[in-house]
Amino acid sequence: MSDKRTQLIEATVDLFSKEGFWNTSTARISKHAQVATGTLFNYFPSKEALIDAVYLQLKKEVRDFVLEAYPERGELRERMDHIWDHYAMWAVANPVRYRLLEQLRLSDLVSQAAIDKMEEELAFMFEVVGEAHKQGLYGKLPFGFVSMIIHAHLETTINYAIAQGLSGRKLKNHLKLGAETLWQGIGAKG
Amino acid sequence: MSDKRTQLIEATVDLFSKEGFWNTSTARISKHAQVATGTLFNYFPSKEALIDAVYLQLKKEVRDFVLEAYPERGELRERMDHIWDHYAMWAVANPVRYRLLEQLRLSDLVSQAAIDKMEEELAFMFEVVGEAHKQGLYGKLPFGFVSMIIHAHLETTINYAIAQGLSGRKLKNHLKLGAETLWQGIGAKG
DNA sequence: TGAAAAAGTGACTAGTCAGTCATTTTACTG
DNA sequence: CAGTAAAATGACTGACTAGTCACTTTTTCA
Repeated sequence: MSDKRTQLIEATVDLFSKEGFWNTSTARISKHAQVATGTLFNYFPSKEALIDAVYLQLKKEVRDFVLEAYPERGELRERMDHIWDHYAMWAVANPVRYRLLEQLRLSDLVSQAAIDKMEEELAFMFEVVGEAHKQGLYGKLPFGFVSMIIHAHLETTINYAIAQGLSGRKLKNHLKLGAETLWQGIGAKG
Repeated sequence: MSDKRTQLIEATVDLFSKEGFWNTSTARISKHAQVATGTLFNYFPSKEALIDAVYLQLKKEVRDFVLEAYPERGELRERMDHIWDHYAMWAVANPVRYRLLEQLRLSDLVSQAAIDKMEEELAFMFEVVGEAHKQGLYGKLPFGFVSMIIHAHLETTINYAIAQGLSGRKLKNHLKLGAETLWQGIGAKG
C-alpha cells in the first residue's frame, strides 16, 4: 500500500468529516494530502473510487478491532457481547470516523460493489444474529424486524455514549445497560 | 400561498427524492416546475431558503396529520399511542416524503432557524416523552437515552413497515408490536 | 381604456467542478 | 555515469453551478 495512497485517504477522511462530502473537491483533497491534483487520479480512477476506498478502509478498521480476541468458538451470547462491546468501543474511541462511516452508509456515494464486498467481510456479525434467531431468542418477532432493531439500538447506544463523552467504567456500564434494554425488549417472553 | 410557490416546492420534493439533493440544480427544479429560472428566485431568495421551505412544508404535513383527532385531554398512554400510530401511519402512507424528511434532517442543509421553528410546533410530541419520564415510566434509564431510543425505535418500526409494504390490519398489528417491544425494553422493571 | 405595478422570463455571469495530459522529476538498472 | 521507465505535476478544459438583471407579459384598478 503506497504512502501517497494512504495520505490521500486520510486527507479525504479529514476533509469529509470537517466540511462534508459536498464541499470537498478533489482539488482540496489533493492539496490537503500535499499532492498534485493529477496524482490523485493516478491512484484512484475517479472521485467515486476514492470514496469507495475510504469506506472500505474505515470498515476494515472496525472489523479488525472487533475481530481482536474474538471468541470464535465461544458461546453465542459471549460472541454477541464481544461484537456489541467492541463495535461500540471502536465507535466511541473514533467518533469522527464512526460518524463519517454512518454518513457514507446513508449517502448513496458508495458503490454497491463496495457495499457487497464489505458485507461479505462482516458476515460473521450477521451470522450471530441469525444464530440467535434459530435458537428462538427473539420470540414472535420477525427476523428482519429484529435485525433492524438490533442495528438501530446499537447505533443509539453509541450515539448517546459519544454525546455524553462516556469512557472507562461509565462507558462499560452504559453499553451493558444498552444491551440489557435491547434484550429486555426483543427477548422472548416467558 | 401562491400556486407557483407550491409548484416549486413539489418539484423540489420530487427531484430531491429521485436524484438526491446534490444532483438537483435550481435550473432543473425550475424546469420541472415549468417555471423560468428567475422565477424560483422571486419566491425564494436562495436555494437554501427553498430547502427550508420544503422541510417546513413536510413537517407541517406530519404535524397536521398527527394532530387530527389528537386526544389533547386524554390519558398519557392514550396520547402516546395516538402520536406513535399517526406518525407511523403518515410515514407509511407517504414513504417518499418521509425518506426525504429523514435525509434532510441528517443533511446540514436545513437552517437552524427552520429546525428551531419546527421543534416549537412539534413541542407537544416532546412533552409526552417528558411527562412519561416524570411519572417514572422509564425506570433507571437516563432521560436523554430514552428519548433517543424512542425516536430510533419508531424510525425502525416505520422502516420495517415500509420495506414490507404493510397496510391495513397488518400495519396496525405491526405498529402495536413495535410499541410493545419498546415498552418492554425501556419500561421500569418490577 | 390606459397606465402603473407585479409577476414572470431566460440569456448571462462569475465561479466551481471532476478529470486530462504534455511535461518534468524521480527511481532504477546496467 | 547514461538511458529508460515510472511517478508526479499543475495548467488547462468543458460541463455545470447558483444567482442576476434588463426586459416582457399579465394583472390590477381608477
